[in-house]
Amino acid sequence: MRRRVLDVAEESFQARGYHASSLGDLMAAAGVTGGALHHHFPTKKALALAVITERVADAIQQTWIEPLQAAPSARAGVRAVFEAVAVELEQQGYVRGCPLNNLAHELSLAGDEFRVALVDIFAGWRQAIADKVRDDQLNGGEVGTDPERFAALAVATYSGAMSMAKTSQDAGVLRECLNGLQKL
Amino acid sequence: MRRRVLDVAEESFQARGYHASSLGDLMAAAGVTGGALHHHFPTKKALALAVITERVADAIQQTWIEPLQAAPSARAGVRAVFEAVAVELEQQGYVRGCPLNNLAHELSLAGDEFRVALVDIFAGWRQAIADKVRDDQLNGGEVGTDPERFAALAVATYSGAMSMAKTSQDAGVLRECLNGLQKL
DNA sequence: TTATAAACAGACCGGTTGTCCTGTTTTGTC
DNA sequence: GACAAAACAGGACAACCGGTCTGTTTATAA
Repeated sequence: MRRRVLDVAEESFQARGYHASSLGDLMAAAGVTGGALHHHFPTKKALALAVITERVADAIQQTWIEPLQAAPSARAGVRAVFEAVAVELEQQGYVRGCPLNNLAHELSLAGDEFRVALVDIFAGWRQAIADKVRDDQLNGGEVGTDPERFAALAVATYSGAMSMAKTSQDAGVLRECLNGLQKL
Repeated sequence: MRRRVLDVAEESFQARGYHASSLGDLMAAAGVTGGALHHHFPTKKALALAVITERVADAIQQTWIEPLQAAPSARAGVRAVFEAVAVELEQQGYVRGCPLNNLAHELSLAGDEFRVALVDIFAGWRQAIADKVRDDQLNGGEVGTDPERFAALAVATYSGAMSMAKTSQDAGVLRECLNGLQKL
């Protein structure tokens, strides 16, 4: 039951945003009564916080961090993620954007609890990339690359490219940015 | 009167977002009655569309396109804008994000009229950068640089960096990304 | 079985939202 | 000065929002 609510909320926040998603819509979509929803999530804010810490963080983990760690190098991992996302977006035919960025824009200034939860995910994301660069350096690669700087640039480029892809409803800009990034 | 409403709406959309800004708040802040607002902007959507086409487009023009065109080169222009924005954010002590990206995230999927208006601004932005690169190439510089690719990368990096800066309320990531970008 | 709490149902409420409507005032034009 | 159009005032309204409340059912453990 709690999982059903979280599923629907994650989907709706992604597609419509937090403020545009009413609890009534979520209840109807999840087939849940008001009492049940209120029992698990006393307020709408609590629900959003749960979506962020339980679902958005997991989405970054699965689409970015795990593929990156499994890649032969940081650079190859970044390329693989960009391409995998681009392929996925092209297959489904529409672009809803990065879950983290969507909520970050809407909720970063809507309460410090939101902001802290979001900034933690960004920090973990960047650290995973930086750690991978350091791994490469231990193996003799990536000399002269600042791990933190590379991580920040990769995350920023991905986030910005997803923004444009969402607005233009075209994943092509992801590939364009990836090609520019790989020239570093 | 119309200008007052637009001023307040631009400010509120930037600080709180579209859905979180009620017309009642805007009316109170602008000192405007419901009738006057309805006369100039029949619906809230019309108001947002006016903010996008009249104010957000102008903000990009003034903070990005004009400084870029006045710069000695595309690369120098991009650096100048990043640094100017970073300095401005540090002086004011808080980060509200890029006006275009804020509205793009919230409204890209909320109607094609919004999306088209936003994508036009992105396109003009990228074209101005690409044109500047082509200028450099006519002067013998930037050999081997794809103008469109460089423009997409610059916009994506800026947008993503501003997202992170907004979430962390720290403009430092802007400088970090700029340094990475300039190594290209 | 029984006691105890968690999980869920469903109606209810005050407040707010965006929009609309009927007048009144101002502005521009001949 | 007459008149039409635009600009503005301000109330009214129906729909909806998030949150609360009181019961009922289900699980857990002694």
